Amino acid sequence: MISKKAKYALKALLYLAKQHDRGLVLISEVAAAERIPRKFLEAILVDLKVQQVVQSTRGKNGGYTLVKDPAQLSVGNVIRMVDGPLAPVHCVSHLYYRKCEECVDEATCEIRLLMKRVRDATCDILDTTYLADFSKVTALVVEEEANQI
Amino acid sequence: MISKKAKYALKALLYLAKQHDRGLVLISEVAAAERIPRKFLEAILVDLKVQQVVQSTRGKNGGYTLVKDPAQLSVGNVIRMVDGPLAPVHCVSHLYYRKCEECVDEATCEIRLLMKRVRDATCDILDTTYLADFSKVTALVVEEEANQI
DNA sequence: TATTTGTCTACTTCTTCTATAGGGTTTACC
DNA sequence: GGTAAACCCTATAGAAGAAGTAGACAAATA
Repeated sequence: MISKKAKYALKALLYLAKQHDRGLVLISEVAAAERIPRKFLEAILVDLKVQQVVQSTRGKNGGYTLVKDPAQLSVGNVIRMVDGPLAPVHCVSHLYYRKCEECVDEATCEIRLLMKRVRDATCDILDTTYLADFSKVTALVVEEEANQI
Repeated sequence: MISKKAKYALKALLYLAKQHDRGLVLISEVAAAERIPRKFLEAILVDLKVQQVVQSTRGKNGGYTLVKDPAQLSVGNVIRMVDGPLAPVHCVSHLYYRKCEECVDEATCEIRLLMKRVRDATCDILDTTYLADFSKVTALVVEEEANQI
């Protein structure tokens, strides 16, 4: 199960991606549109800012904007930023690898081999799906690129 | 991430499956062999007994034994019994379906469609892998069946 | 300078995870 | 029938994480 925080992060980023051509977007607008508790969203966006996924401007007419290219930011990475590993057990995670304390022999642990397959299947999907792959986002990004010519 | 409880349950059941021809197995033996905290394992086995996966006999020479056929008990089901849904979000779970409170329109929610793919991929693996598919277990079960002729 | 906006710190509340403690009950066997 | 070996049951507890809330602060702009 992914956390609500990760789901909120995804929804917020998708919203920002859709509105990217509009420039800065208010936290409260995102919160209202995606029905995310406002203060909670604030905290999430601060995290994403630290991860250099979004940028913000303070003061009047301030707001948030996406800085990463939606065609390069995968859902898998967003979830990892918020929740940590996608793998079902630490011992098959690439980025968050940790040995199981109770495991007698990792090399022959068949649960591990099975979980590795689950991890790979999950990552195959989430690491190859980018924000831009969501239909409305794609449309807007294409349009935006056309405008930049 | 699956919980330690689910991992312990899996390891314990696999151990019982391996020892199935030996009859009753002590909690303390399983705990020692798989390095599971003994009291914690007791609680897990009680759960699995309620789920009618294992049987127990009290008193001297008592112990636990697997009652489900290892060839019919899938890893997916074991994890569900202990942890609940395999799906990354409730709204794509079959057995534990629940609507997301904040979701504006489930039918068009693209995060949901993506998560459904993750769920399906995960279940494809875990629901088609049975305890008997783990090598040492298979060997013993085959042997046991031969003895029953 | 007033208003709008994000920033920061701290706190809360609830739940789940991961156990541990300790006595109770049942059974086999001498 | 006594005793030791097992599982059974209830309660407790510390740590961590999830999901938010409150409120003062800082910056930008009009």
